[in-house]
Amino acid sequence: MAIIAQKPKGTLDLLPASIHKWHTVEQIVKDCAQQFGFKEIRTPMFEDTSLYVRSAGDTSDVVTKEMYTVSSAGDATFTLRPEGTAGVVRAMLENGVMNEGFPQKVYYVIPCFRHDKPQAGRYRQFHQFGVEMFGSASPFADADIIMLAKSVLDGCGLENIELNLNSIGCAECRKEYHKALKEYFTARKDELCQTCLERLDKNPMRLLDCKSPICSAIAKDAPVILDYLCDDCRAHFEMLKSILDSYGVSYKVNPKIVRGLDYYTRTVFEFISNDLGAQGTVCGGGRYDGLVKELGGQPTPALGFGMGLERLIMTMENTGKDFLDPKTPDIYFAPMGQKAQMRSAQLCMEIRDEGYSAEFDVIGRGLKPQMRYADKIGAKFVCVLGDNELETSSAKIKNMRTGKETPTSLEDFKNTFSTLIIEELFALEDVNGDLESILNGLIDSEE
RNA sequence: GUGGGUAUAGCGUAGUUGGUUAACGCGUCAGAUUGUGGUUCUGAAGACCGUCGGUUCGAAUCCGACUAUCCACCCCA
Repeated sequence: MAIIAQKPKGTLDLLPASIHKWHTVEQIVKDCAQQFGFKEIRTPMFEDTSLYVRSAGDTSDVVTKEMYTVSSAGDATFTLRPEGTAGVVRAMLENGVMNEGFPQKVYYVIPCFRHDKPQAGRYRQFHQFGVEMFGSASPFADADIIMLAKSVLDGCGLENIELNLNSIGCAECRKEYHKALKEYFTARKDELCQTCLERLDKNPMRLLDCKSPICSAIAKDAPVILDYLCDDCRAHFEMLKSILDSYGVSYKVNPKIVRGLDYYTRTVFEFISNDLGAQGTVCGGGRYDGLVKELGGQPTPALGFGMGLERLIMTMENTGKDFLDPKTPDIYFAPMGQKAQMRSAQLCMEIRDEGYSAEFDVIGRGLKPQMRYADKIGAKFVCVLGDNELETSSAKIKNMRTGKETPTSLEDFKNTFSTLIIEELFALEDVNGDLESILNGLIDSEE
């Protein structure tokens, strides 16, 4: 059998057997965002190409070589969104949400597209959890954003993660800094690599990021942005640090964090995992006070972050973290014969109407295979219906964990089952509780 | 865009210096005195050994190209 096509390079099929991992992180992410007062926003998966060129910056890697751009029949060219911020800002402006008072706080869980070469933790279609906050210039907003990211990472049980923090100043202090950088690097022009030479004029801060041994050796002694911050930016950064200190959050001031998107100002940060490969950045974000104006709105302070869900899940897998258990059916109906199948299907529908999850045989298998199937899918109860039951208008409801069978009449089926399932759900909690206390006891005695 | 590794049933693997029916585990399906799962036992289905071409009497095994995938650079989530 030859399949007609393969999935596009750098994409992932998320199969039923592991989809609960995604549900787990999506749940955590939404709970945390809502806990911090953020509301979901959904915007198109593609936007006018100029939006991304304008926001990310025409020298950024994203714009210069990673965009999926398609031309439509008309005259506009569209681009599959490479990141979430630009589209959100556009939507907030276009719908006048910025006029409805500040702060505005939104979050999203979205697929993004970037034409990179795939490798560990890097895909051409990947998923981002992101948040944006508009209208606050206060460092408390910066801290809140960082704390939200941290609470997601904590919620996922991740420990070996470091918060890297930096300030890249505002347009004013960056002007000074760029000048200093240009002077510094121009003095060593002959030693720089080709790409760095090109960057030198347009965006000298990118040179700090270069991994080539020679460039990075030169960059090591380059001027540091933190020494060039204007008074306001310096005060902002100091305040942010003391807020984080007061929360008891540890962080590392890392002058090398500069971010690849041009719109960032002042605060930039990354959460870097040590349990991933080379793509260790699980979350990256910062402040972008100039972007709203750049996209045609009133000057508005803003900030946010993006978090890579693939990387998040991968880190959890690598460190053996728990995911939510997949849901199992409350009851499985095992009919024997055609009459019984009709009645089983009816019962099954009635049980579903009560709000329980229920299945019945749709293959026409014998009883034994059905029991095996019921066990495999983790059904909590099984009801076998055959000629005997139909004649006497009765049924037995079997608890698959204890093996106990409870007789009932078909008329009373719903009531009997409701009682049984509620008892069972309590019992399951007790069992889990017991297991936990047993495990704790074991751990204690070992210590 | 630049490097390096890998490619054998749904999944994970074995396959000896090229030699004839390509092996094993998991999974799937079916049975073990005929209306009851989890353990065990038995059996079955399932692979043109990534694709194309070359060397050879003979290729899963050697060579080449292509494709996919993984890892690293780069960049970022």
